[in-house]
Amino acid sequence: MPRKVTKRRTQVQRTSSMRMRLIGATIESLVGRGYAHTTTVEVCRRAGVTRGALLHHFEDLSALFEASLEWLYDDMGRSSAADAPDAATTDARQFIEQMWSAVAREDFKAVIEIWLAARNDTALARRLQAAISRLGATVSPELNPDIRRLFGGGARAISYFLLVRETMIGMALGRAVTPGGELGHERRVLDLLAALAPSPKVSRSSV
Amino acid sequence: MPRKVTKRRTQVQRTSSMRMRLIGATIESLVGRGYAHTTTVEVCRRAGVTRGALLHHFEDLSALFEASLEWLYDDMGRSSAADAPDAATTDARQFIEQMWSAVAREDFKAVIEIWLAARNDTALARRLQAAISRLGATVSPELNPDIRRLFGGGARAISYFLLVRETMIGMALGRAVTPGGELGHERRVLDLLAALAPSPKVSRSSV
DNA sequence: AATGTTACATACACGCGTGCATGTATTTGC
DNA sequence: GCAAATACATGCACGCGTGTATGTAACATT
Repeated sequence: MPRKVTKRRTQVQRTSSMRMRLIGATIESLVGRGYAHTTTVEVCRRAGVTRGALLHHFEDLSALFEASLEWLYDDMGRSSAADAPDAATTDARQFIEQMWSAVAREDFKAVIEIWLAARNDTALARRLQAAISRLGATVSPELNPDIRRLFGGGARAISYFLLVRETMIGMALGRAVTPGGELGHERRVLDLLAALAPSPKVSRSSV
Repeated sequence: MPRKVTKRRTQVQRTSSMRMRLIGATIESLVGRGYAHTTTVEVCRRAGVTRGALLHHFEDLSALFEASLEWLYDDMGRSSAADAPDAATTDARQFIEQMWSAVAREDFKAVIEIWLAARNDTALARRLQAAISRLGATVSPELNPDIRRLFGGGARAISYFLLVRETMIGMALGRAVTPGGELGHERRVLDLLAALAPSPKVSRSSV
């Protein structure tokens, strides 16, 4: 009889797959039960492993949250990129849709949970500071030149981008606190936002 | 020597002041430490009373959260009303500012914490359902006729209001997760929002 | 193939929060 | 003023989560 395929795995394979299982279970738990209920016991129950495994790969819960946040950040980037078959985004409107697709997924509730938790726990905040500010930098018109390229660098353009960003966050929070998902008004707001874009068809940089 | 002024208080005085102390301590704790750390012990420590007092006035923590949310809701209404010296709000722009003043205060983090907590705890959600939906109704263009009166009942007007609402929530979350308060970009977004209002000077209902 | 190292599992002790079951002052009604 | 009710305070038992210490199996190195 053939040997089990899952056997004879190398150490790095075991480590990376175990870490992914734990990160996945953490995100699931954050989405389903929130930060407070996302304990080592709960995560391990979902992952189907013992606490020993978790404590072996992550020195404590905060390390697991950090890894989960990093993974979420990377995966949001991946799903946004999947939206744009072209190499680079060229249109502000497209950028908005990508941003929305990154934020509308239910995983984003995990991000919000972690944000709040970091705000409420100084030690956790210190640990997550780098990851969080990295995330913040990508949606900052000052720090992300792509935003100025797509939206324009003028005062009005930047204000418009900020409006877009805050609206996204607002709708994301709405999804996070609403069990059903699919709020209905979101598409309307998104469309209005697109319609309000300053100089939508003018492709030359007039600033 | 004169008797202490705080003595000889009637039962209803004691009850109402004690309940307010506990509600205040709860909100403080929610703002400062978040939902997870807002325990009966923590609340009583802040209020300077024992757990016996809390359990006497509220059957459990969820009852305290319900009372706190109700109070926050009422107080947000009060602070909004304080913004408008006139009896009723007559201007959409003014309405926006009032909405912002209600949402920009740091207490609103307590509301967000409770929302998330209710989403994460079915039992708490059941208990808070009435209060939460009451809050939601006041910012729903379908359920609150005042909104249609101020913004207009047309599709575009309603979409605009929804945009305003989601933006408020987004900025409120930003304040909730940012220690310092005062984000700086908020006024820019608010001003842009006001500038984007459809038919700002037309006071007759054209719908 | 033997030995060191890594990947997990198990078990114990501790702190913390909760609910309940009392106890003791105040008020209130008569 | 006296009994009943109310407003609190105190103490105990329990569950749950954490950190650590220790064990065992799987892999790597030579």
